[in-house]
Amino acid sequence: MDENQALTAFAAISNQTRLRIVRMLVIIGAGGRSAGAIAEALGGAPASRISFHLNQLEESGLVESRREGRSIIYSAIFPALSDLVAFLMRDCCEGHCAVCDKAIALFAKCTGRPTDPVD
Amino acid sequence: MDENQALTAFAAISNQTRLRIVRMLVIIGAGGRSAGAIAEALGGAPASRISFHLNQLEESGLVESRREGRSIIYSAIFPALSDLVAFLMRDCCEGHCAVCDKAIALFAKCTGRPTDPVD
DNA sequence: TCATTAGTTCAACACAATTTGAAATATAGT
DNA sequence: ACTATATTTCAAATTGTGTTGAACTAATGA
Repeated sequence: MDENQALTAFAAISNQTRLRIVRMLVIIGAGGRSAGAIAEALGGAPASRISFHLNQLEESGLVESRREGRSIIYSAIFPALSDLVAFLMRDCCEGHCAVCDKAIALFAKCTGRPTDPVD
Repeated sequence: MDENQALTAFAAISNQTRLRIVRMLVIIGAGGRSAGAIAEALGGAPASRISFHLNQLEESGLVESRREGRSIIYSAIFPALSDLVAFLMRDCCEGHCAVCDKAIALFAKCTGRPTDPVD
């Protein structure tokens, strides 16, 4: 992931509606969710508004879509999110592993595998 | 870190100038760097422009400043960056550890301690 | 105190992002 | 072919962000 991709991705998730969509899609997983269901889950926002944000997310490379009958199903692109986390950790790891400590603790908790504390 | 803090932080690093400043300050470490030195490192941008971006970063909670003689020294707030990485990893870890794989691999490489692959 | 250096603040402008509702498109069922 | 459903596209209005240079404030040293 280069600087421009990271900038676009950060811009994508710096909007409340879009951040909520991404988090929703990550939790839902590969199956994804239709534009309409996303709009409903977001409190019944106008369709055109959700469509606008879904398009932004798709252009940012964090989300993808497929048509399924009348619906268009959106889902998170996990490798892209993974790259974004890695981008955020990269610099810090070139000298300051302390930036990663909470992330690593979280990972250890999630996998059940203990991880040594950071120096 | 709550949603609003995350949104503000992502907005802060979704601008090229600000992202470069943050990365610079992370690499430099606790000692920090003066506003003027930052402006120079960024190719001699106008002081008022850099001041604007430094102020945005400070308001976002990612950076702090202290006066030292005539200079004002800016430095990264490492716990804030750590929280931001953790925020990005939180959802994914509630179900989809695959999002964290690259980050973990990077961490293993940086610390020299191998980490088991993600399920 | 005066001049110099280091940064910030301000107002004005330009440009980009967001929201809305109405109109258009695509698919499915009758 | 017709109707209903699902979603996108468009234009217009609004709001937010970033840039600039000039004026301002703070600290240092002669």
